[in-house]
Amino acid sequence: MEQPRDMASKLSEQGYRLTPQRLMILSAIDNSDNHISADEIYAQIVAKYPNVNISTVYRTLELLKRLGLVTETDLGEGRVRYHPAVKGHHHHLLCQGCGAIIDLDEPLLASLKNTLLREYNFLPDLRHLAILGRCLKCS
Amino acid sequence: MEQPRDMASKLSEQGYRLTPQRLMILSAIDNSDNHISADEIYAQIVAKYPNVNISTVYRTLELLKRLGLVTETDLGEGRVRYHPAVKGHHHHLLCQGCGAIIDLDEPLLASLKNTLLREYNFLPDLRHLAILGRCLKCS
DNA sequence: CTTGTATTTGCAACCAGTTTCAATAAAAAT
DNA sequence: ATTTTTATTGAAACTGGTTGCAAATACAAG
Repeated sequence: MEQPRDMASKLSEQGYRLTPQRLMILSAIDNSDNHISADEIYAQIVAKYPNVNISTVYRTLELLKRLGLVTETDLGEGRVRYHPAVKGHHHHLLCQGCGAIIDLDEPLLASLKNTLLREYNFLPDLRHLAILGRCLKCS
Repeated sequence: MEQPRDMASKLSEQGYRLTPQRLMILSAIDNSDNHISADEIYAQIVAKYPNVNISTVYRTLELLKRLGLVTETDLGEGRVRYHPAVKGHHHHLLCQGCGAIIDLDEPLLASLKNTLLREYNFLPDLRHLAILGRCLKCS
């Protein structure tokens, strides 16, 4: 379960530099149990190294996303949250009425995925999806 | 097919005021064939009435969304586009590799919708969804 | 046709995230 | 060890969108 090293080695395998900033960002992501936001990562780092810039955090997250090392979820709170890809994929149903978040099993979307692949030659990225709508009480 | 009047009357039925700003926004949305962005609506209006403010456009779009009169799609271009709800629902597959946009049939998501309703008591809002991923060439 | 009032607007400040560009630092070449 | 190349960073400006608040106005009641 040595995630930060794992992500770090994947970065360097692909020719990206292992800068102190990147390593700090990786361990912040990995040490957070739940989903972490860019702000939270930044706040954690800036406490020790005040000259690190928020745009570096965003750029690194962008890179990690592109390499498939983290996934992103928009839970409708006006900011996006990040999660290490290796810790598993999952989905959320987000009620627009009461704000409830219902976790969703991964395989539920498998059939949609297959259909899109078969009928549209399209490989959807359904890791960590948030579907908006309304729960029974609110609809 | 008298859309703006239709949306306008729904607004006033619900007790919302029919201000000139709102009427201009409604007709801008309705006159655009394709999906229109907040900027585009604003640019159209400000050309005739320079003192109208962009935040009014955003506030009105928010309201129309809440009342289900327009739907919103994020095609990954860094801004969101709007579409009158009565003009029909449709979905897009958006390739992250080449940027291709594949239109998707409405009923395809019906089975997902039913499953979520049956197994999770959740009524998803799947009008005008954009699914990110990769087309065959790019994957 | 005025008056009262709650809704709506414009403005300015703000927020999350992105971009440009010159300065810096890691790794490669000498 | 020094230089060169190239990736990365910090700073500042910018983008799309939101929010708080005082001023304005649509509409209902008199």
